[in-house]
Amino acid sequence: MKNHPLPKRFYARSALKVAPELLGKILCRERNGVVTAGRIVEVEAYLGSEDPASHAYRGKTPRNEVMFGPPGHAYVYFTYGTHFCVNVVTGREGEASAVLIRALEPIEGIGVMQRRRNRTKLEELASGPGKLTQALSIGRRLNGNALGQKPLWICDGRNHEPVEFETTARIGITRGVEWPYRFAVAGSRFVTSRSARSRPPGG
DNA sequence: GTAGGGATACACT
DNA sequence: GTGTATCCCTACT
Repeated sequence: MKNHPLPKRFYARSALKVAPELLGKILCRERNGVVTAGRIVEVEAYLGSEDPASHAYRGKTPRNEVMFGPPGHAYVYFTYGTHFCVNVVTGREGEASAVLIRALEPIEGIGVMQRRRNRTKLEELASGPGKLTQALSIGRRLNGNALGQKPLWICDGRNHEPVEFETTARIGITRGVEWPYRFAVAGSRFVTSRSARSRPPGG
C-alpha cells in the first residue's frame, strides 16, 4: 500500500476543516523498530483563543506552547494523573487551534498494543484518547514532534473516498459544551461509546 | 457510581 | 513559596 504522510498544507487550515478529514487517515508510531498504527475514527476540534474548552483559551503557557507553533506537529499532554492525550496542531502559526485524536481502529502491531494495554479485545485497545496513547506508546517525549515522518506520523488511507461521519458535541469538557465539534466515523465500533457519558445534573 | 492519579495554573503570602 | 481546584479519562464495582 502506498501510505504517504500527509503534507504540511493539510494541517494549515481551520481545525473544523481538518478534523473531519482526519477520519479514515492512519496514525502511525514506530518505537524500537516496532510499528503500531490505527485508522482514525474519532476526533474533536479545538479553536484556540476563541474556544473556552481549549487549553489555549487563556493564552500561551509552557504546557500549551506547542499549539501556538506551526501546524502539523503533535501536542501531547498529561492529564488526570494517568493519561496522555495527543492533538494535531492546525491552522496558522500563533493561532493555537488543534484537533484531538480520540479513537483509533487498530490496524498494525495489534499484538504489541494488546500487551501494552493488557487487553485483548480490539474494541478496547484504542477507543479513547488515553487508551490510544498507551496502545501506541505516545508520551511526553513526542510533544512538539512533526507528524511528517518517524517516530510519529499520519498518512493517507488507502483511498480518497470521503468517509461517512457524524457530528456531535465534544466529550469530557465543562465549557463550550454545546459546540458540535466532535466528528466520528458513522457506525464504527471503535469509537468511544460507553461510560464517558455522565450527564450533567438536570440534563 | 466512583476511586485513582499527578501536573498545571492561579490566588495568595 | 504554599494551597487548592481543575483537568480534552479509565477501570473497576
